[in-house]
Amino acid sequence: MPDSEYRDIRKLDLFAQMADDNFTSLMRGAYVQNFPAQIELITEGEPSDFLHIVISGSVDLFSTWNGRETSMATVRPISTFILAATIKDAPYLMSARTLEKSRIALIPSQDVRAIFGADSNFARAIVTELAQCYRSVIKAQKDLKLRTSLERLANYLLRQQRHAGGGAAFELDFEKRRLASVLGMTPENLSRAFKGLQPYGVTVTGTRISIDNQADLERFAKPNPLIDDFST
Amino acid sequence: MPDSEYRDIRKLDLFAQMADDNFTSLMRGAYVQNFPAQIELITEGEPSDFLHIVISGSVDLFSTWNGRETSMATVRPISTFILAATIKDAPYLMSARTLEKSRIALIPSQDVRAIFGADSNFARAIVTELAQCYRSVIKAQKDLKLRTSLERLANYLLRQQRHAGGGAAFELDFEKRRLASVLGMTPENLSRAFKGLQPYGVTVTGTRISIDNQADLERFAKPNPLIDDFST
DNA sequence: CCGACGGTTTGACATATATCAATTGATTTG
DNA sequence: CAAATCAATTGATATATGTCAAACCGTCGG
Repeated sequence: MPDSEYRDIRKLDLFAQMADDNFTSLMRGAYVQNFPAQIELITEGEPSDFLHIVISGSVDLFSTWNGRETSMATVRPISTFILAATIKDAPYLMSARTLEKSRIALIPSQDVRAIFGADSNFARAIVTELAQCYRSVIKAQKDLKLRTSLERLANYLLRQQRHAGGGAAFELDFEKRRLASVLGMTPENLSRAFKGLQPYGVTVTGTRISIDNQADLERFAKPNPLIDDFST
Repeated sequence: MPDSEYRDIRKLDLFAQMADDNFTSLMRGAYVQNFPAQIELITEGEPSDFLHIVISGSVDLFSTWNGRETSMATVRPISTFILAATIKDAPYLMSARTLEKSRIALIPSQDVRAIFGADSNFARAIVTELAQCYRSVIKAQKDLKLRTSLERLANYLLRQQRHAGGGAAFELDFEKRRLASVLGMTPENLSRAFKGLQPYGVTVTGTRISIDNQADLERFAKPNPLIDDFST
C-alpha cells in the first residue's frame, strides 16, 4: 500500500487516535485491491471476514428480498463499511458492489476485534462511529416513514445542494435509477417527482439540478436537522 | 433503588462485565422514578442528559415531522434506550413516552461517558449494544423498503408468534393503532391487512391472533433471518 | 344498567405509487 | 458513422395506501 494511502487511512476518525503499534499491526494483515465497476464485493448473509475501507471510487450497499432489491446507502472515500457486522462477528445484512472502478482495503475482521479489545482509543472511536451510523439509519427511517416521495426528493436535493457547496446549481452524484432506489421509489416515479418540484423552482437538465427559488423549495421541503443533518 | 432492581440492572449485557466500582458509581448518580401512562419522558431535539433504563412497564419511541407522527420502536424491561445520543452527546432523534405505568432509571449521560472512558469492559459492552441497535434498524429499514404492508404484517405476526412461544394462538402485545404506526401504515389499513391474511389462515379476535395454517402463512410471508431474526 | 368514550372496523372515495409498454435521448461500440 | 445499448422519460393503467365519515363494540364510570 502506498504511503499516502496509509496516511489517509490513519487519518480516519476510526484510526486516528489508536496506538501506532496497533495501527501498524492492523495494516500488516490488510490488503488493498483494485476492483472494476459492478463487482459484488460482499453478499448479505455471508460471514463478515473483512472490514472494508473505500480508498477511491464508490460502493453501493444494497439488500434484496423475494426478488426485489433496494439501495440502502452509498459509501464514498475515505470511509469504512460493515463495521457492525465485523464487531459482532455476525453475517452481513447488506450486499456491496462497486459503482465504478474502486480501490478497497480489506482488514481481517478478527484483527479488528482483537485490537478493539487491546486499544481503548480504538474502542472509543468504534463506539463513536457506530453511534454515528446508528443515528444516520434512524434519520433515514424517519425520512421514509414521515415523508412522501416528493418530500424525500425535495429534502434530498437540499442536502445535496449543501453538500455541493450551497450554490443554486449542482450535480447529482449518482444516476437517477439508483437515486430512486435510495429514496424508496421507482425510476418512473422519480421522473415524475422531479416534475412535481418544478412549481417550487427546481429545474433538471440531465444530472444537473438548479434550484431557482430556494425559499419556495425550503418552504415545501421543511428540512429538519433531526432528519437531514448528517453531522449530528 | 431496591436491591432486586439494582441486581437486575447489573445483569444487563451493557453492565454485566464492568468493574464493581464503576457500576456502583454509575448507580450512585442515578435515580429511579415511577411514571404514569402517556407521559412524555423525552422530546426529540433536546440534549441527551440521561441514559434511560426501563425497569417495568413499556415505552414508545416515536418521531414527528410536519404534523405527522410515527412509532419507531417499543422498549420493554429490562433494557436501555437512547444510548447513541448519550454517547455522542447529541440531541435525541426520537421522543419517548410511557405506554403504561412504568418505572424508569435515569443515569446522567456525563457519568456514562466518563465511565465509558475509564472501563474498557463497559466500552466493549457499549460497542456490542450499539452494533446490535444498528443492525436492528437496518433490518427494520429493509422490512420497510422491500415489503408491502401486507408482507410486513405477516412477518410481524410470525415474529410475534415465535416470541410468544411458537404456539398457533397468541396475543398482540400492543394496541392495533400503534402496531399500525410501527408497521408504517394507518389503523384502517391494518384492519384490512388482517382481512387480507385470512386466506392464509390468520384469524383475529380482538388482540388474539390465531395462525391456523402455519405453512401457508410462511409461504406468503417468506420470513428471512437477515430481516426478521432480531438476535443476530 | 345506561351512557359516554375511545379504539376498531367498514365503506366510499381520493391520492400515491407501481407497473407495463412505448418512446426518446444519450452513450458506447463495431 | 451507424447500429446497438441502456438509462430516462412519458402515457395509460393497475394496485396500494391514505382519508373521511359512519357504524360498531368493548370498557369504564356514574
